[in-house]
This record gives sequence, C-alpha cells and structure tokens, in this order.
Amino acid sequence: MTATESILSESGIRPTSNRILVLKELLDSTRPLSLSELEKNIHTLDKSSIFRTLSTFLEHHLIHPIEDGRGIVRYEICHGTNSCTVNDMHVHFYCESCHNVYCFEDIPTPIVSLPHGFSIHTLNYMLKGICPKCEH
Amino acid sequence: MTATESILSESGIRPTSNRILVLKELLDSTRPLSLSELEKNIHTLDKSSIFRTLSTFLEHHLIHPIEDGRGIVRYEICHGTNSCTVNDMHVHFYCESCHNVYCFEDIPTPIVSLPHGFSIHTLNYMLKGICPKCEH
DNA sequence: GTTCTTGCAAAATATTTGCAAGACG
DNA sequence: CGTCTTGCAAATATTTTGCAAGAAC
Repeated sequence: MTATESILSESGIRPTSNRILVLKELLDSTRPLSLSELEKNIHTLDKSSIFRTLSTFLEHHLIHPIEDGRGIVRYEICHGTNSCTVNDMHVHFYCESCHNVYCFEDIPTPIVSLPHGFSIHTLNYMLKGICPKCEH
Repeated sequence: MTATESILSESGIRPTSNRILVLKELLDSTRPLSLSELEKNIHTLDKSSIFRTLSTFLEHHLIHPIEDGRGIVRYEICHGTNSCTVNDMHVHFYCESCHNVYCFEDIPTPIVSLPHGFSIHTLNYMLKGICPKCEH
C-alpha cells in the first residue's frame, strides 16, 4: 500500500485508481487546482469522474475549496490529519495579472471573533494584488 | 441630481438609468449580490446589461467582488470614496447551511505581511460555518 | 448479487460576447 | 455625426446529474 493509498484509507475512502490519480495530482501541486486544471493534467479521466472524486474528498474533509478571485473554485489538500480546521488554514495570494495562486503555508490565517451564534467551521483568506514575477 | 447619480458621476461613470438601478440595488442590499440575484431583483434589465454595468463599476472601483464559497461571485459597494483598499475591507461570513452571506462592516480584515515583492491591492476574508438562524 | 464506481452524454448553471438599434452629447 | 449604451440572441465556460456498464466486496 502506497502513501497515497494510506491517506485515502485513513480518510475512509476506498482507494481506487482514479482517486489515487487525483490525490497524487493534488499532493504534487504547489498550489490549489481547479476542476478544469485537473482535467487537463489527468487526461485519462473524465471530468465527471474527477468532479465526483473531488466531492468525495470534500465530504471526507481530505481537501477544502479555495476561491481564486474569479469565481473559479480550486481545491487543496488539508494539512492536519483528516481535518480542515480554522487553525489548519494558511494564507493565499492571487495575482491579478498572471492569475496564479500562491500558498503561504507558513503564514496561518488570522482569525477574528464574530458575534455569538456564528460557529466558524473554516475560512478563506485570499490576498490579491501583483506577484513579484508580474511586477516591473 | 440624486445621491446615486452623484456617486456615479464622482466615479467617472455616466449615470444612465440602468446604472442607477443597479447601483441602488447594491446600495440597498445588506449583503453582496451575485449577477443572477441582481437579474432576479431588477427584472426590467437584461442580464448582459447588468453584467456590463458591473464590469464598468469594477473598472471604476465602485464595487469589488466577493466569493461566497461556491464559486459564485458577488458584488459589494466599496466603502471608501472611490477606493477598494485593503483597509477598506471588512469580514464576511458564509453560512454553509442557508448559503447566506453576512457582512461585518465593523470588523476590519486583519492583514498579514507577505514576503518582499508581493504588492497587495485588495483581499477577501470569508469565514464559513453555520449562522445563528441555522444553528439548532 | 448487491453496492460502489466510472464514463459517456446531456442538463443545468453562470459568464461573456456579437451585433444592430437606439440614446446621448 | 460619432461615441456610448442597451437588449436580444447566442457562444463559452463550468458545474452537476442520469444512466447503464463494469468493478469491488
């Protein structure tokens, strides 16, 4: 059993070949990937299969969604073992010029407190601007 | 000249009747609205007109986009006069149950510092969880 | 054999553009 | 007149579902 398979099993997901492929792709990436990016990278899988795989991963809290600023949802592996808690989340930066998303895994997201009654499950902290490559 | 018209003029946008309608709708709302919500609320306008109006507003920094957690872009009036600066941004909460977005205009977004070279233009701080109404 | 998974096709949802007619200055 | 704006229609893009065949247990 490979490491990828172990991750799936530990999350309670049966490790099929498709799921292993999608998970590997997400693990190998340095930034969150969208459905269509995954489709381009894994051309052996149908997008509906990738979509359902992502849904499964989301249900089991193996990944969490990130929005990049244009309404496109990207997905990213959760760091804590099988958990997407607030404390687990890090800062992202979206470059408005090249449309790349950067992860700052070492910078945790600041958390504000809300009025009583709002229970926070997760969060999305996305800074937007121009990245070093696009700056001139 | 009404207040709405003044806002448009000051932003350098010609105050046509359509633009006044869209701006009023956004001003009256307590939460960010999506294109399709605006379409439902203003049934005299075609969605392409609303879309182009929003594009114009975005160009002139009269509104900024907010993502609600499902890849749907919502739009919100900028608070500072004709500016969408980081200091101008506030915290949002997305209820994963009723899919409503709440604005906490009195809670400013915390800002982390990034490595040299990243110039921050704006940001999106979205907390997600369950709102008081959906809590039981 | 019963449930889970997959691929194909197609529906549903959302965004964006082309174009011609009309409004505005 | 020349430019800006608008509505209609249609093209893109993106996400989601139905269904039947196949795989896994």
